[in-house]
Amino acid sequence: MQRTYENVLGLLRDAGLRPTRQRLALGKLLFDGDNKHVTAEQLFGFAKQADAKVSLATVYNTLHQFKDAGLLREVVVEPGRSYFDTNMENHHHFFDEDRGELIDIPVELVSLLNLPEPPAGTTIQRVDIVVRISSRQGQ
Amino acid sequence: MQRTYENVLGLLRDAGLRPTRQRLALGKLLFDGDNKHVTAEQLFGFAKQADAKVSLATVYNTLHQFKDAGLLREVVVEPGRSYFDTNMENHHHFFDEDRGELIDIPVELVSLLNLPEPPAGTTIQRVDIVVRISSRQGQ
DNA sequence: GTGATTGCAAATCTTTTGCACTAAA
DNA sequence: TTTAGTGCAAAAGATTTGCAATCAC
Repeated sequence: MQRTYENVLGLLRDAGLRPTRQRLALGKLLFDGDNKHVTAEQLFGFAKQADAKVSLATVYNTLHQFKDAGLLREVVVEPGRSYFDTNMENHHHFFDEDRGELIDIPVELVSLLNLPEPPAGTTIQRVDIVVRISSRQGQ
Repeated sequence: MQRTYENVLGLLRDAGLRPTRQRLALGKLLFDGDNKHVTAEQLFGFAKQADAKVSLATVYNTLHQFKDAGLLREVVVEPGRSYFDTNMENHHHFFDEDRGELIDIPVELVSLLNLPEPPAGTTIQRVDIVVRISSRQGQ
């Protein structure tokens, strides 16, 4: 089920991305076998902790290259910040509004029926379900 | 069903917002009886067309005051831009990725079953379903 | 070598804020 | 009057871009 290349090198090669030092470092942080949701700023922080020398601009560029190559998916739940999700399977999310944290919901745990037809001339690209949760009471 | 105050003045008064010239102008543009989805920049443009003298900062501030007062709801579907929705009923959205346009989906047209339990200590605030559509082929 | 990639700083875009001015009650 | 609201310009925060230096092949 889960994407587990034994090495990031092969993953980058398969994606047609030149395996540079920076891409390898970021790829190792992202594709370690556990699904992750990171912002650019967070990944930049992780890279620093791991002593990987990568500029913030390169983190942004790399995230988008990974996304375009089909290795990541972008999730927009908050104004002014993007999350990148390493889980490429069809799934949905809880979004914890207090912590700013995403939690995967496997697609099998949700039954979505009876979507209306999309407008003529358009096709459905994706269905995103975001269940907003909070420690606050009520809705 | 639809919120139709005969005048925006009463709507603002009921919301506890002082009916200033700017709020009245923006309120008339927003609450004319048709549901709308606008960005701050768009509303600023409409105000200009209507010869309403309002600054962009005031448009932003007013949108958030209307939101806090329960007159609007914020929808985040694109990185770096917020839409404000005058439809306060429970509903979902198509998002046309080519046009950057939202289309309401009445909640009755969707059956969502079997959501998983939210994590302990949290409650569900809202469930947002965004059906991303495009004139491009496939998904 | 040669073209792709990176880093930095500057630019961009959306949104927020500080503060003197104006207007509603 | 008194206090809330506004406008402007500046600041902030996330993201993108131009370009010379560097790296992968």
